[in-house]
Amino acid sequence: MGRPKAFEPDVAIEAAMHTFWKNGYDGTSVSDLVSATGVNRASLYGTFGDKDALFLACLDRYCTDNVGRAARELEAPDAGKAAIALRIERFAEACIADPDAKGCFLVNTATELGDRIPAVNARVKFGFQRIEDAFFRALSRAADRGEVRPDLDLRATARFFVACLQGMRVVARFDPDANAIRDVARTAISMLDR
Amino acid sequence: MGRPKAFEPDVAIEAAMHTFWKNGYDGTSVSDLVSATGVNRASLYGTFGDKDALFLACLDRYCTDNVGRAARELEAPDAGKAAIALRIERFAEACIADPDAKGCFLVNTATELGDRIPAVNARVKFGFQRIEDAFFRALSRAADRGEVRPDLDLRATARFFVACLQGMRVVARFDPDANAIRDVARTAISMLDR
DNA sequence: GCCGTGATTGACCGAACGTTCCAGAACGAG
DNA sequence: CTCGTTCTGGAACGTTCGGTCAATCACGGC
Repeated sequence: MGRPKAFEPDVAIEAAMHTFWKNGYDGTSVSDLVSATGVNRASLYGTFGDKDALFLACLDRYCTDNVGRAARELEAPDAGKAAIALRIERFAEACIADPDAKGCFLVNTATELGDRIPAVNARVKFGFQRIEDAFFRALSRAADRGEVRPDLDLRATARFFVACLQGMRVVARFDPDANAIRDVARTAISMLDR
Repeated sequence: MGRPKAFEPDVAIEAAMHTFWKNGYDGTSVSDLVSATGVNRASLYGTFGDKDALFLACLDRYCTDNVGRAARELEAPDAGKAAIALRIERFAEACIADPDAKGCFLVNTATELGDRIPAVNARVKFGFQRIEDAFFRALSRAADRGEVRPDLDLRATARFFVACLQGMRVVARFDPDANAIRDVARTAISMLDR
């Protein structure tokens, strides 16, 4: 009972996420969030708690959506070398296609906040670990099938790929040159050849 | 004539730079800068202009010092494959050794501000371009000497190395695990083998 | 139709922000 | 010593920040 909400919390989180994603934590004021979501200040506080809590909810949404989709791709039962290459290429194209050049929400958050807010740091770590593990599994499958050099250090390579994606997102954030990003992607993928 | 400054502007910039570097642009208040530099508010404004101008001065300092040192290493007349590997290893160790886990000032700035402040974006671009070109020159020398595969795309590889360094700095910013960073460095260097 | 419950609204709070101002202090020139 | 100039210290400026409040409104249960 009681008056029903005039907005969909899921939709509001989505809008808030894109605002935080583009402008960062400190760069986004509560007033910005009110404009972006169309939800009144007090309603925002009543539904999500304070600014920190809303930010965490946005991080969670990003992890389940964007990070989750990437991880699931790499965790498909038949995902091997080709899936890894495809994932990196898709990532590059996503970087290029974003008109706002937002980069990666997790990367932006990690570099802006460091470990200033422990709960934030934990989620960032978790998100990247998820991707690293997904790469590791796909690499293991590729190794089992003999698609890569037998002496390849799988864990190191998984970490390497995660770092490459992060680097690509950084580049995408300040330099809109599509060739630069594709160069990085292509070179990273070539790591698996021969 | 007139009363002499009670502080050394260079020293103040150095202190301000480390504060911006660790806490970001929005995360650093003018009061923080007053504490960090030991210079009074009005003197800070009188000497450097406003907060933006001081931030730009800090970026310039970072480019001439940190970025410049790295670029000069790669631009030494005899710098080839070994110099590239050494540079990446040194970079990794620098990431690991920083107790504040500040990451890279340029990376932090790029991801925090995007192109919110055009003059900032220009400096970030310039700094990364400087490193990319230095890598390119060293790669060219390595190619001339036959130290790398003849079919290597030198420009793409230079961009790739820059992205790897950026990725390492991101990792270093949220995860203090030295092995993860060394894994990335080692794998990136292996790109030049065979 | 009335009541309890919970959402909405816009005004409002103290604190912190970047910036400015002014009185006083420390120098060189005359 | 006195004057002009520049730097220093701290109070103060208006604005914006994150967060709260009481009044109002919309619904289900009785």
